Amino acid sequence: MEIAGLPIPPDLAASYARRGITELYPPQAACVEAGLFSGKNLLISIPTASGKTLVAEMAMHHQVARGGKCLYIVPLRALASEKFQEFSGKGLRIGIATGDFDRRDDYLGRNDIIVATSEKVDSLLRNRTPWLADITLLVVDEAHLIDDPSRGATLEMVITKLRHRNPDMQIIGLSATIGNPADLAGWLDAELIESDWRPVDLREGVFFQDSIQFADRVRQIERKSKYEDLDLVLDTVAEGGQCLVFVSSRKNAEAFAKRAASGLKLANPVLAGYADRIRSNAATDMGKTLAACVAQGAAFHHAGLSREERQIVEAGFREGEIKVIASTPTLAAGLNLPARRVIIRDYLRFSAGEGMLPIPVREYRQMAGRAGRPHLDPYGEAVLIAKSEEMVEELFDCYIEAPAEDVRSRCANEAVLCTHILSLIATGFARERDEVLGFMDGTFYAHQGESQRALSRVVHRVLEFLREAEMITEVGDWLEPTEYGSLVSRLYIDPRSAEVIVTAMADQKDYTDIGLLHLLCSTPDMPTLFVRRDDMYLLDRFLADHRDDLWMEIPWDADEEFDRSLKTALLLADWVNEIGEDEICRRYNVGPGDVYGMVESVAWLVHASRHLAGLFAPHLVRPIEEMELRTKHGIKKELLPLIRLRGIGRVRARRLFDNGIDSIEALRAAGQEKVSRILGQGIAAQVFEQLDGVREEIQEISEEQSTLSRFG
DNA sequence: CCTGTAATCATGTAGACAGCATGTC
DNA sequence: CTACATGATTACAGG
Repeated sequence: MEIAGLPIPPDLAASYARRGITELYPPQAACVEAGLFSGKNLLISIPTASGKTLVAEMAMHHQVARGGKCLYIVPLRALASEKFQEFSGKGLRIGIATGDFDRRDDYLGRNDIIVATSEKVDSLLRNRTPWLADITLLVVDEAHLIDDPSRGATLEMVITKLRHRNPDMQIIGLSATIGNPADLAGWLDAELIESDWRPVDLREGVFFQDSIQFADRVRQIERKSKYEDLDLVLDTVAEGGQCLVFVSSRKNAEAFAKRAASGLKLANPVLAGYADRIRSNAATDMGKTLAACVAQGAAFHHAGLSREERQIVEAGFREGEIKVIASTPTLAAGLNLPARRVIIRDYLRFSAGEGMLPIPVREYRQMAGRAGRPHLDPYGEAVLIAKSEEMVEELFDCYIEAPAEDVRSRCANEAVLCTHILSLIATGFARERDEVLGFMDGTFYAHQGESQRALSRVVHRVLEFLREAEMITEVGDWLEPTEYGSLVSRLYIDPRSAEVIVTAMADQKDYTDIGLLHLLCSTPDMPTLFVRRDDMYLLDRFLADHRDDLWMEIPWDADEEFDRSLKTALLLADWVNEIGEDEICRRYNVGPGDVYGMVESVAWLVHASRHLAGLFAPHLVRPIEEMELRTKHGIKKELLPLIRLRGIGRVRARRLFDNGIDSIEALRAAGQEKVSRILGQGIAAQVFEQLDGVREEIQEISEEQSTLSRFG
């Protein structure tokens, strides 16, 4: 099917033509035939990288041309910015809405297409964002994630809410191949487009001893080392391709990258440049290891990497300089980073309480789908590694030829339902018990015909919890949010977290940093660190000296959960006491990316607890407010006055303080010349420019006060 | 007595969304 | 309940 004949704006068609796209792939053509441009709902269940985004993009441009507005929901922030860039520069106004990166909400509504994470959309719904009512086309990327145990319910509720509000809205679901696509399509009243067509030939096989067995052929691999995974990589590189190796743990990723580095032994100025950039920014052991690997053309990738390190690794691979990345599942679900050969080395993964479990077929497909770069590779290869003769067949049966798992609703989970039912009541979606149940009737859960009784039991239990927590009141059948309840809903924290925080604050007399941090680390919203055996010394030593500083009682049989929250709190306490990042990484055995993630999470919870304190413990608002700034910047209390200035962060503020400048007044007294010596001329000029502004501000305030006092 | 190395044992294990209001080195 | 690589500890031979 020719693009030229489609009802899309000429600008868009032209931008496709420039990229050499003039004709649709067969599954894309099927979407058009199924009613893409006549407002039909579609569920497109086709493999990764076979042009789903293009279908959605054409539909969005078509909608906007007719005065519509589109919302594109993605599961990850990284994906949001990837899509944002992809959609930009093609004639429409594109907005992006995620927690960390945000065009202001009121401006957001002026865009034609808004890209957002599901949680952000949920939050926008909770805050009654008006423009959501104008959405005429909803695109749900990775719609199969409705099955995700922790975040699936949010996606399901967001879709249900949006449909409830905009019944005429067109919906396009983009999904990986799943076992029961008709089920999902039925719920969405959508036409199902199913296909396993791919733009690049994908060969899936199993490696054993010295050859890869494919369904229809065998490929010999030269054995150069005693490591089969390494030989598979060297084979691809020798052929001019790149490799992605999926492993089960961070340690495995790092170990394999080291092995690959010494096997490849590449060296060139570009790689040396990457390595230098990584080295100069990272004092951690992990960073040094990464730099050493990258210098030789190999890298590892996991959530412990800092943003910068990640970015360098991804870019280096895209440029073709880095030949192999050993990765944990970070890369499987995240960015689009294809390689000629994908090696799924570990198909067992540890899962808490259950030991080693085989990864789901869907995840295998997700990883295998990364094989083969369109237009660049002649074909893609996905390779599993068998450890014995029998495993070869088993891997074929369990992965390559296995049907993908069914998608199931995750709505019946009491814990996740708590937050969503509260938000239904807080935003007026439901005002009575029956309305809550009626709303739930529109969910995928109900569509799947799961037991209604089970659902209604859970709903009643949840309402009971919310009522006892005084987040809602119930008069007759009438449900009403309390001020507390509606605050919790808007803050977007788990009601159970709010309860933990409020209970502890209510009978609290003295504020301590560690008390607050530990409290927040004990909430279900906070990810906590794994406690190793030799961490116990650290924890015990802390408890010996500071047990009275904790807000929460120490259980007499301190369990693992307690240890985890305490260890995490200690890390964060170090962060706000300006312990260096590398020292923190060493002390707690984490990477810079982990520190960043935990700081981000706790900063959000500190913010929420400040609002909760406003309601229940006013005397704590002030100290919590300080802690909010301190967590955000990673500074001691003494730097608070300086941090307010633009251009001054934790490092520069510390440098000023150590030179005897501890406040705005001191800064002014020191004079621009002295500050120039400390910070350099440019920054100093910028700072002093602001000081003039501050002076005016202060004058204004004092004038205002004098006017007031005249009346008082 | 010290050192290097092989055998043995204990240990630890993936990822990442949200508020708010603008700017780090 | 499941696996397995890593790092620590111990055992032991050789210098």
